[in-house]
Amino acid sequence: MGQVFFHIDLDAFFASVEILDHPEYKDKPLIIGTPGPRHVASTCSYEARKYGVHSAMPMTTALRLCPNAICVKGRMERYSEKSREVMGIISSFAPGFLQVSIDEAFLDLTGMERIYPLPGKAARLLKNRILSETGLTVSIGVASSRFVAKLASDYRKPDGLTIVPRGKEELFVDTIGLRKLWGIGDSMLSALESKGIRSTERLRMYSEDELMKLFGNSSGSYLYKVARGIDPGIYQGETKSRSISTERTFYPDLFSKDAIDNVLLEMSEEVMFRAMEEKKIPRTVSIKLRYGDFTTTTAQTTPSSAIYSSSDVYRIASELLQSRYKGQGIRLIGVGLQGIYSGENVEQGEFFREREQKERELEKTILELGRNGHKVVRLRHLEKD
DNA sequence: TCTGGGGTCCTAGGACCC
DNA sequence: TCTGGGGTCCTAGGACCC
Repeated sequence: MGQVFFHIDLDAFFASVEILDHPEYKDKPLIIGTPGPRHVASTCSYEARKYGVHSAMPMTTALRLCPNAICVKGRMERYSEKSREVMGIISSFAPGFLQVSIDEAFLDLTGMERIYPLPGKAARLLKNRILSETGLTVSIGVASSRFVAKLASDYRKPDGLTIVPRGKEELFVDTIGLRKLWGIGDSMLSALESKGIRSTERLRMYSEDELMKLFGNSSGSYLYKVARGIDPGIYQGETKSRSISTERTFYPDLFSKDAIDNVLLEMSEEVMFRAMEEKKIPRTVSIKLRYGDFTTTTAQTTPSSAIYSSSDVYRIASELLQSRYKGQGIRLIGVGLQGIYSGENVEQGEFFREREQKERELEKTILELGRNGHKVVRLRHLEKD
């Protein structure tokens, strides 16, 4: 029979939850976001979209387009709660549940013909169940791969259902066009355009080798596949690396050394607290600086000794900042942790001291070993050559 | 239009190793 | 003696997604 995937996408999720909780917002242009410079719209209702407002649009622009919009600050906890309700329903509907963000998930209905002989009917059933139990509408895409199902759920929104029949994947990709393919943003679009490629049909005239030469191995092979409606395998593998980060934009720019220092400390504590909650230890600390002119720079370091506390993070972040900052106005500061690994049984302060002590001893041992090890390595080298 | 915040993945160059 | 190739780790920057 072949594979069958659903992609389920909540419609204007944050805005829909607000309308659910505040019926007076219904049929009004609603924007989730704070008015003012250096803020952007996080989501908006379909009413607001009629004015040209969309996610990530600067709030000043959004309010110029739609001055009567109601603006509300996002309530992430509430959205997470609602998301859990919906995901619970989806995950119990069929196997192969894969949540990819707060408002999106996949289901794998492969081999479920006995229970759901018609995927379209099953999708309608799921939509109805979600609506009656949570009051929210979703759009569903049904296709032979996750990639095409994802494109399909976006084809008709809100409250949509799009089924791409097996064998029509390429045709479907042509009808939605290059612009809306997942993984092709503005930058890739203009790179393609500079080679005279403005459509998926045109893109298909290139061999995989040619595309790899033009755009690099990874992008080339990606383009080759998506142009044919072949799943490039975005959602297959488990993610290997993880990171925890936070950033803050200031208005006006920050100049005061003290203010910058305070923010850095606060953010160091925040990210390390989050890591500790998950019983995780980072190997790398990074900072990000965006200056008044929007130029952005990052710096990171992976110290040889382990990072166990927020004061470790703060100290390293400060050093990184010193190495970069020359007194310019600062628009944004970010602090991140990378190379996170599981620190089994990580509890609190006492533990850290113990670990640090052990770490020092280990380091000493390695240094001592290193003296002998040096000879060993050289000998081996000589043997080989 | 004056550009958030939280992520993942890729590239390219250098260090270092075998 | 001045020359290879593969692998991995690290850093900085950038594309992309929701």
